[in-house]
Amino acid sequence: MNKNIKTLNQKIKQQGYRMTRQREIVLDELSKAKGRHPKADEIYQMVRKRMPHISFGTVYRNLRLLKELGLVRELCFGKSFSRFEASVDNHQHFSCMTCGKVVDIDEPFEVSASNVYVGGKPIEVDEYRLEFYGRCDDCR
Amino acid sequence: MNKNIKTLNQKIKQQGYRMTRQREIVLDELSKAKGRHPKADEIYQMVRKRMPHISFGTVYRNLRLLKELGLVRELCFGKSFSRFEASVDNHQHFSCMTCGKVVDIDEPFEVSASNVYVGGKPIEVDEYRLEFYGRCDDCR
DNA sequence: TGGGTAATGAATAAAAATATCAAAACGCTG
DNA sequence: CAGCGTTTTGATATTTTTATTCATTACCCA
Repeated sequence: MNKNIKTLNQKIKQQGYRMTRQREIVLDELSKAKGRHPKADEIYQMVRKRMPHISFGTVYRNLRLLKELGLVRELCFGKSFSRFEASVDNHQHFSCMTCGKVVDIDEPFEVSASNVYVGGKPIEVDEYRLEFYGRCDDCR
Repeated sequence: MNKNIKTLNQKIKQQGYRMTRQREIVLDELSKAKGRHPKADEIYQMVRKRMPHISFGTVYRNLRLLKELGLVRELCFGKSFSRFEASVDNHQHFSCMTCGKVVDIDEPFEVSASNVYVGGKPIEVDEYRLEFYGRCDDCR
C-alpha cells in the first residue's frame, strides 16, 4: 500500500466517506500511470484488468470524488474530454495542438498567485494552472 | 464593421476559405461578449437573434475555424464544456471551482515561455495559458 | 456481529461534440 | 455580371463524454 492510498484512507474517513476496494484501485492505478494523463475511459480499462466486474460509473464517480479530496487533478487541453493525473508535486504540462498529446515539462514555473485582482478587488486563489501549447516533434 | 471582422476577411481569403455572413456574425457577436466567456450553445443563441435560421452546426464549425485562424480562443475550466472568447490582448482568468463562473483578472501575469524542456530537450511553445482557481464571493 | 448508510453495478439519460450530405452561396474568371 | 467549380450551410443523425437512477451490495461503527 503506497503513500497515496494511506492519504486516501485518512481523507475518506474524515469526510464521512467509506474506503472501498474500487476506490483504492482507481487511485492506485492512476498513481502508477504517472506522465500518461489518461482520460476516464482509459482509467476504466486499466482498472478493469484488476477488477473485471467494475462498472464505468464507479470509476467515473470515484475520479470526481478523488478530485474533490484533492488526490486527483482533472486536466483539459481543448479536446472534448478531460484527462486525469494523481496529485503529486507541482508541475506543468505541454500539449500538442495538433495531435493532443500531453507531456510533463522538466522544471515547474513558479507563479506567485497572491496578487490576483478582479474588478479592483483581491481574489483568494486556491490553485493555478499553467499550460504550454505548441506542436510536438512528430506533428511539425 | 469592426477591426476583428477586417482581420477575419484578410485571414479567411489568404487560406482559401470564403467570407460568409454566418462567419462574420459569429465573430462579431463573440467580440461583443467580452468578459462573458460563453459556451458554444450560448453563442448559438446570441447569433440566432440576428440570424434566426442559422444552424448550431454552422456556429460550431465556425468557432473551430476561427480558433484555427487565431481569432478565437477556446477555454476550459474542468467543466464538461468549452468556453470561447474573441482573441484580444493577453489576459488571464479566475474560475470558481464551485459554480464554474469565469472572470477576467485585472493585470496579466507575464510568463517567459522560452525555456520549456521536456526530457531534457527544448520545446517550441506557441502559447501558454495561466488560470487561477478558487471560490467566488457568492460561493464562500 | 448486526444494522444503518454509503457505494456499487447496470442501465439509461442528458449534454456536448462531431459527422453526413444534398442544397445553397461564395467569389473567381471571362 | 453571369456561369461555374468549390466551399459552406442547414438539417439531421451519430458518437463521445458526462451524469443520474435505483435496487443490491458491502463498509464500518457500536
